[in-house]
Amino acid sequence: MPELPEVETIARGLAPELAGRTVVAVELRRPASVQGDAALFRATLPGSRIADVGRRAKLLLVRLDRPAGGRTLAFHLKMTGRCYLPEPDAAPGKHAHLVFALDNGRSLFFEDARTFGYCRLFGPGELEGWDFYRTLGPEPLEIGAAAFAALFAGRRGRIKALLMDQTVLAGIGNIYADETLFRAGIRPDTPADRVPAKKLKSLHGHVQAVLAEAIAACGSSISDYRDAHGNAGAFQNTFQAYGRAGAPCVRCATPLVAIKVAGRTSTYCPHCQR
DNA sequence: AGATCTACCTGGTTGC
DNA sequence: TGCAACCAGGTAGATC
Repeated sequence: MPELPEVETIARGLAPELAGRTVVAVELRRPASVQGDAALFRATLPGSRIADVGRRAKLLLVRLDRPAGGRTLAFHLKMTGRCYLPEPDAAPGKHAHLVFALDNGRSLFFEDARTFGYCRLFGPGELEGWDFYRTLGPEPLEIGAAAFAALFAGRRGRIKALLMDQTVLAGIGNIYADETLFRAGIRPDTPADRVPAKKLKSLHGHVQAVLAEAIAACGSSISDYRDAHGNAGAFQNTFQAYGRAGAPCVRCATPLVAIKVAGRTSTYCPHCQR
């Protein structure tokens, strides 16, 4: 499930390979994976030169500087999306919905088994006006402790729901919500305004630490996630909470418990997280 | 407005 | 063995 660290890993892997390259052809093997005007997509992309590759929240952003400056190709990978450079001459598989041919003979594949993900082309200035993009919360790696705590002030929603709310804080999903709440010792169903200031400060530190560690480990691969070259990440090997229901807490050996918060399975230690 | 719930989608797993 | 039921989860949209 590509969350912030996975998308960041993909962007960092793609950037040196794609920057300066020109798209020579685009194949829409599943047109529904393109949001917006598919005809414009087909007409505009061939001949477009890629300026750089970046990330905002869980969006992978491929910025184009030609034909017209400021166009951006945005990918949302949702659950099972992959965006990578296959080995030369690799045939696109069943779930390769979009294929971008490049001027060096290589290709960029967009694959997505469960088809939740999408790719969308924005004209100059349009990305910033897109409702989803415009309402994104701050980047967790760029926010200070005081501003982080202020995000939750006076909010009665459960802390985990807010942590995963992209308009509150951008980039965190189920995996990193469970991991950071475990490290901070906060039960996922605690109303946000009842989390003590000290624990919010701790949560801020753990959010930044966990995300940085996960990026250093090239992300977490549960089943589908792959990086820019099709390789798995390694952070799943260090999970302390996510997916460990029934297993002993790494701190106190109490069996971890799974509950539903905001419709998501949430695993926590009933002894360490209060 | 804020909080909460459900639909969307399909491959993999579980259970009868 | 075969197949139905269930689960994964980010977001849009509806409801309270």
